[in-house]
Amino acid sequence: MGKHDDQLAQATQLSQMLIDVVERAKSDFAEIAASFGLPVPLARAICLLDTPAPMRDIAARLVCERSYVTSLADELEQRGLITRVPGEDRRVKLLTLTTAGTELRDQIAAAVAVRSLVFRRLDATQRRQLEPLLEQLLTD
Amino acid sequence: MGKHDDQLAQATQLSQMLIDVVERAKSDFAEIAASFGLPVPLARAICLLDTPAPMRDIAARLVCERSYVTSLADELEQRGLITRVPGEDRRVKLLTLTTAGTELRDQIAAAVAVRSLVFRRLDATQRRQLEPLLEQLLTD
DNA sequence: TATTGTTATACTCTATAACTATA
DNA sequence: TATAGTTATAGAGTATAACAATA
Repeated sequence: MGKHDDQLAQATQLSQMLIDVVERAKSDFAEIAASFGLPVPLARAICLLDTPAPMRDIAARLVCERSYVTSLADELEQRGLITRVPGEDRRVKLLTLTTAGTELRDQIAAAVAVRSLVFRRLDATQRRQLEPLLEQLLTD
Repeated sequence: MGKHDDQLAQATQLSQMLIDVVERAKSDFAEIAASFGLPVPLARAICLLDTPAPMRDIAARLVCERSYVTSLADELEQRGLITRVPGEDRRVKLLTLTTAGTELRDQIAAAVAVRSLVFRRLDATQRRQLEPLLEQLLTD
């Protein structure tokens, strides 16, 4: 096996490790969401609503269709976690956290941060090493 | 904001970057699978079949139920990519790639490796830096 | 005419539970 | 009795297409 193939094999192994890390993170997130009585998609949505946002923007950030955001918003509204606030452009509706929603979102965000692998398994030095590598991986 | 909160915020940001990298990788994999006419779950399964394996083992490696492996195997068999070979223990069936299946798997694996972000965006030095960090994140 | 959100519908992925055939 | 695979069914998550209101 040549040098090129070695590097390919190493890259493949590292990619798999990256996937494993994120799978673990997602499973942690699912546990946290469940502990607050939320399906994962609702928990994901609520985490984006730090500030009120048009449904179209939520769709962009969740990388999903507008129609799906409608159904998420319906569920969140039924649970009393958000309200639909009309925008200045009257086609637009701003999803806005209620008091209960804000409280829940803060609790979820705090739990996610504290339990994150990056926080628990890496020290400050290691996190500083990781950052530029991830930036490199994400450059377009 | 205290030092602890800074570190929490930094960890959260790094976690998000990790997720973004993997989302990108998954989207690349989906594109590759589609270019070979395969739904993602079938492509994932075929990638595990380097060597014939009992369906139970495939379920373990895909982290799914045995019944789902049955349906994946049905699809792969219909497409002529695998056959079910009886094991010595006659309850067991070994999923075994056909010639066409082997060829397809090799092409997919090669495409995934070459297009991986880790391979394309990081040099050998950076990959050596990344590895121990990922190991640290994955230690139990 | 283009865009926002909604509705109705349908699809993909995956699990659960009951079953069979071996062991 | 326990295990491997199968069958039938159901659920979660998400998309597509046609539509109403507004720009």
